[in-house]
Amino acid sequence: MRYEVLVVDDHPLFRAALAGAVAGACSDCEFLEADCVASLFDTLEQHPRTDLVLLDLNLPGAYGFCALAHLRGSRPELPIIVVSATDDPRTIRQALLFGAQGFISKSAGADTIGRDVQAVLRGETVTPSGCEADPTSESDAAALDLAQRMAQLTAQQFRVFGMLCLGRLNKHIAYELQITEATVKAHMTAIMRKLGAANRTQAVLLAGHLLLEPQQLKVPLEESDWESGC
Amino acid sequence: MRYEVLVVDDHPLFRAALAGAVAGACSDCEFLEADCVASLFDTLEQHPRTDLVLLDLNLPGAYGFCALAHLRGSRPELPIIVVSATDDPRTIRQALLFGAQGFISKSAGADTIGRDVQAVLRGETVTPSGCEADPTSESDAAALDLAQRMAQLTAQQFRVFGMLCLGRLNKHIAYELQITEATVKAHMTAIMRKLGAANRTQAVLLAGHLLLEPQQLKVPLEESDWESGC
DNA sequence: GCGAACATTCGACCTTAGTCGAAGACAGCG
DNA sequence: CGCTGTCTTCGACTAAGGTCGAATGTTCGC
Repeated sequence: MRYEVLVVDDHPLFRAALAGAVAGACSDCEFLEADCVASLFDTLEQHPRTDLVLLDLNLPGAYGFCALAHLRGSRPELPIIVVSATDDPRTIRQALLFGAQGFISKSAGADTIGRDVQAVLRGETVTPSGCEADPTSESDAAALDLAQRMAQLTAQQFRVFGMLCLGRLNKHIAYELQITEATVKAHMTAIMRKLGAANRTQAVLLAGHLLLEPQQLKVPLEESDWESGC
Repeated sequence: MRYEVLVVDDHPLFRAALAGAVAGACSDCEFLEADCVASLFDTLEQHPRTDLVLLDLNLPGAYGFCALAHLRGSRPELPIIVVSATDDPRTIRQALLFGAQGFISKSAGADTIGRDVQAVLRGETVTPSGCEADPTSESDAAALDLAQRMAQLTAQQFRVFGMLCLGRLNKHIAYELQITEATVKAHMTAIMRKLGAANRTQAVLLAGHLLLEPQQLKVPLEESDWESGC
């Protein structure tokens, strides 16, 4: 059985090292590479039969967790292993909560990586001990809810969203995507509806809160608390 | 010598515990309390001779580091000790980089807290080992630059900024501050100038990046890289 | 007291953002 | 084939955002 593995990281050297570690444990692997969120989805479109994605969380072009959530939404059956330099329990738990089948720390050795990749390719889910998600906890539930909202975005909407998270104007986004500003605005409206934000600023805040302490996840989505003060 | 110590935390119980720990080591302390960023600055205005601030980083009303930076800017001579539940080296280093004279983990014991507070009241700066800031490193320099920009904001501008970081409309901000929308817009222009942002979305992104991995601190402030892609 | 610098306030004016309705493209399904 | 639903696209219209210039008040030092 021949596997197609997509390695996503912005450092070419680390991509090679990662592929090498996987090749050592699984001789029958073909490797694809991507260095940003855009090329990740491009490559997946050209190679629809990819068996596994190794996804770095700190990618240029979009917040890592947003990419993970959207990838999970557009390809529910495709296994994802998150690779990250930050490997605290909260990050790991959140990655698994967002639908990753495994988590590899960037400081892990080749043997660990190979073993985990093999396990995920067999259909298992690798959960580091002490990092089980707890959907009954309030913060985990909020994160999960946000992930599901993010997963609802269509491909084009996600591209727009990525540029929104860079602080771009609608005009710039339209220019880069080769469409009219009116179209960008339409996408923006759809994005804000799906994420539950009242304007683009709140949408950006929601994305930012994916990476922060769970307690800061509370964002006033309804126009209820004008008087909230502090 | 009688000291006035302002304890800022949103949990009343923890405020009391903190004050108790300090009182154990320093018998001649008077305590003031604040539960949010707004009351922090209100209290300071009413008690200009405060000798020390114990500041929690996870405050409602504004991102913790923003409050720290602004407090440092408006009261350069006032010692600040940051109190935080997250006590990884990066957070500690950043707090000291932003001008805090000390850092206390929320899991620290009363004796440690008392000792550090006494030291800071004597005029010393308490730096946990392994957390020295390195202004020559690129990420530290970027954080420091951002802190200095934040410190330039006036009191009113900082209030506006705080509500901006909650995703509020100019109209809402005007209502809460009892001023015209035109005035809010003027403040907003000044804020964006000082922070180096082209619009409110980028301003929010800058604030968010204060709390993230340093590598994500790079935000395209100039309108140079339209073609950047990924 | 006087002038300089600055914070705060605001109105007029233009730009950007966001909504609504609608049209074409494309898939799956009976 | 024809129907339905969704994605993508767009123009016209309204709302919000942002700039400029200016007036007022305050705090300095001279």
